[in-house]
Amino acid sequence: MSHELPKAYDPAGIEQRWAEYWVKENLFHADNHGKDFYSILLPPPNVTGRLHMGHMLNHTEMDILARWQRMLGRHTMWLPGTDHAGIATQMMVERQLATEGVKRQDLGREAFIERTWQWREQYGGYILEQMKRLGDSVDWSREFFTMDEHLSRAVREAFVRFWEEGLIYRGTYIVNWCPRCLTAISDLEVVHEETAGKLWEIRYPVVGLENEYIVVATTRPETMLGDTAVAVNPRDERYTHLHGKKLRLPLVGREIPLILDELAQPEFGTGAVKVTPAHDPNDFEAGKRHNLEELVVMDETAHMNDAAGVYAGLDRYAARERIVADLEAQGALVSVKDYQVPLGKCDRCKTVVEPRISTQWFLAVNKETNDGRPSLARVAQDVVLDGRIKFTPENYKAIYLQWMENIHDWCISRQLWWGHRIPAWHCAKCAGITVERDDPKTCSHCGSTEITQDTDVLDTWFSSGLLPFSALGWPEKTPDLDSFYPTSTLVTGFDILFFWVARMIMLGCHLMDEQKTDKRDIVPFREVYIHALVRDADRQKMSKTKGNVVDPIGVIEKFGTDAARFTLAAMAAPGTDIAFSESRTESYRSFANKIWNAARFLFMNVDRAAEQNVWSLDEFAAAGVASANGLQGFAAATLEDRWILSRFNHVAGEVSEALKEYRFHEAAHVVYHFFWGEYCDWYVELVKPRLLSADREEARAAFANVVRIFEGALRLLAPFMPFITEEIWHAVYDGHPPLKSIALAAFPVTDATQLDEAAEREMAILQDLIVAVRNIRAEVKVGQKEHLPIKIFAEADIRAIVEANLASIERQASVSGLTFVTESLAKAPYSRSTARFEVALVYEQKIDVEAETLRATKELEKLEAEFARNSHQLGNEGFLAKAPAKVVEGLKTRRVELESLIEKGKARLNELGGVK
RNA sequence: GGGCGGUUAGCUCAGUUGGUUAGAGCGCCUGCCUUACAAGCAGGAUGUCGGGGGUUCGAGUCCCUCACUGCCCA
Repeated sequence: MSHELPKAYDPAGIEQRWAEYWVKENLFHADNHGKDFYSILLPPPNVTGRLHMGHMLNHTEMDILARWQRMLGRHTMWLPGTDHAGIATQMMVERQLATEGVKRQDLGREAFIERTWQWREQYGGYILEQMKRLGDSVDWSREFFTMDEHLSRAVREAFVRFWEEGLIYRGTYIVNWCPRCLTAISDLEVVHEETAGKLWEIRYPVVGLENEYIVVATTRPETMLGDTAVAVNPRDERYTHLHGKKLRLPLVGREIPLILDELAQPEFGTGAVKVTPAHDPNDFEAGKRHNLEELVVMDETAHMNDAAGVYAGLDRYAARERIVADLEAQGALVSVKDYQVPLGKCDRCKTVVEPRISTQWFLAVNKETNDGRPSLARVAQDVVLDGRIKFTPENYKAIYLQWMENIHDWCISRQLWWGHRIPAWHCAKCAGITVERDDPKTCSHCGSTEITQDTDVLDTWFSSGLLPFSALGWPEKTPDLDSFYPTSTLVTGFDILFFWVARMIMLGCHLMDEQKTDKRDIVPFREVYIHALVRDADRQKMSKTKGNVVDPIGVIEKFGTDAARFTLAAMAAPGTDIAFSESRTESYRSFANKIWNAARFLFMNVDRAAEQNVWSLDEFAAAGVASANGLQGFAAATLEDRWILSRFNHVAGEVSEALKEYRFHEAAHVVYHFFWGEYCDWYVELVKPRLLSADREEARAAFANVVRIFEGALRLLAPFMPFITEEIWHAVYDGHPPLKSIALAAFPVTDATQLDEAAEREMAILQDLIVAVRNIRAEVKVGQKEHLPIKIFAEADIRAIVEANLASIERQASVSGLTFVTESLAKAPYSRSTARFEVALVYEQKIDVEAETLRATKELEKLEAEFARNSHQLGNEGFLAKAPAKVVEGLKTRRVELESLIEKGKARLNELGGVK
């Protein structure tokens, strides 16, 4: 970076360059030797993915943590990769094929998979390129894809182990079936929505009793073809006389039993429900209890099958219409009511899910292993209960535990082609199942060679649940696994808490158990930070249908990556959704511009100083790498020096404290305020005259300080705004920095010896005084160029501070001369009174009595209100007896101040009245 | 139906274990192109902390209740 800087910061000009530099230099490659590791697993985006605001937030937070930890000197490894995303990717390729008029079945499995790999090669890296734009400090040398060979081996190993332990089983159950994707999906992949529907009441005649019937209510009349019973509650006395009877199914004529089951709730409707075991999960359970036939009346595409008789071939909704019409025609329909129907839809394609009986693979989560190890869910609860895994915000702990408490077996098979194929072979001879680590040639039960591999693939989350260790080399015992497992922190959204977080915990604790002798280390991560949802500026959830989706790349192009990142960080209070607004981003672009211009100012002065042989950056660079400890080499000569050094050390501590607890917004705010509100607004303004000083030594000292603190501030800012700080940092070292990147420099930590409470106190008085004078001047509308004298009334200690900083006061407050007076200025025109000083402007114009009276009255009212509260508390025996001494003392001190301020205020008002 | 959260300035939100004068950004008002920055500088105004009740010497913060609102699970 040349010292000839454009007036306004232009992120586009520098971000691309540094993003490439970081990758090219392999800057974030982590060494797996040594100790003190910090690792984060990136929640792998889908290969089909495009960066959205949620990613940007998620990545910004991880990058801040990673950069901060790296700068703190830990071996930091942020592991990137992508997920093969079974259904989503298969859908993309099928869509592509459709444009060519081809179905995947036409291609056949092999060719389709080949085609999907091609698709992935071509488009699958898109989101990774977008990540580079965000400046993500990931270790690209370790990038993974969930279908990589070594990760596929891990999936197979995990499957085989669970099989051997008796935790994986195959069975026929009712599952959530997507008739469009033609696959089973897990409970979690079903989204429930209340939809306007109907409730039909249908009359089922009782066999053998004329004019006796039972009315059942249903939202899905088409399933009645598969009814194999009607249930009433055993306690329901309305039906006691019918116990043991049979009913005749309308339209079909089949006789079905009346069963007694808790499934039927007497309070709901007629208290009688139809039971369709093959098409409803609750009915399925009831069917098992009563040994009912499971009559399937639909095929896999949700069309009625041959068992549906005359309705065969109809789509489920067409069948519904016909059946309702037929029922009505036969007089079996009692009523139709509008009704809110809870509908389950496929998370991927939004097709209404059809519960379907099919044979699937399951992972038992509540079962002990064959050799007696506790269940997956048990351990997954224990590690959270005993604190081996910590959640932030804490309330997710309860949510997680409650879910884990009620968890069901996990359906892990999917009827897809793209994914990890289940390593199980079926024998045509003996029907036995062979599950092995290497592809078997013969049946392990009967030795037959007539075996074929199961056609299902595994749920994508099964493989991503293994990532914290599989991506580090498991099942091998690798150095990476040794050093980086458990990972330190998982940063993710609550939407995949159960999908992914919970499953990583179950799988990780179980499979890593044997590798870790210290059982605290079996967990996949020690901490989980659940971040918020990014909404639009009106707090609406972003969605394509609403058209309110903000494109992060668009934001980056408009405001720069640093500004976009800083916005998200500054708004990322744990547990609170982010209402993303451009106006906020704009203000953080201004912040970047502020940093940029502070640099311009410094370089402008430094270049001048170098020309005049006063001071040059070489002298700064010669000191080498800055240490983490405070600001070594900073020589505090003046009040502002002592103050800014102290502030810097305070702020350094505050930033790390905030980040430790994932309080990104607080950390961001602290550095923002330090840089702009303290360093730029006060320190730089106060130090300016010294930079121009004719006293060479004074100038040299000032330069050394102002550059040193600037460099320190850049290091504080670097995790939040990596691009602009990198650019300027290199320039501070005149293009020859002691390290390849600011990202490798030390993050500042507090040096307690550099804290200076007295300086902070004194500086506050100086600031109060300057602001008071500016305030008076603003009210009388004197321009900044017009310098005026002031008078001050104060105690000796305050006078000493004023005297020591006379030049600063004159410059900052446009003061042309200062005299101390021995009498109160409380009544003086153009005056301000504080607890520590009274100051008055020497100004000859006539005062605006009305405006001044208004202002003084308001001020007095405020003081009196506070005084009333103060007196009330101090007059309270209970308060004096029980409140901490510090609080009581504080109030007493304040009381004295208030008394004096109120007296001054009254005097002032009297005086004003007199003038009038 | 079960569970969890929210309600603080015009807007979007902070406010850690209860403690002295409740903060920020944007917006608003006034004055300034003061050679780092008008994406800026200086100054200013703005709150019955959703309603009600309780605990406490003391409540934005803890408890109860009501209202409105959001989310998750079934």
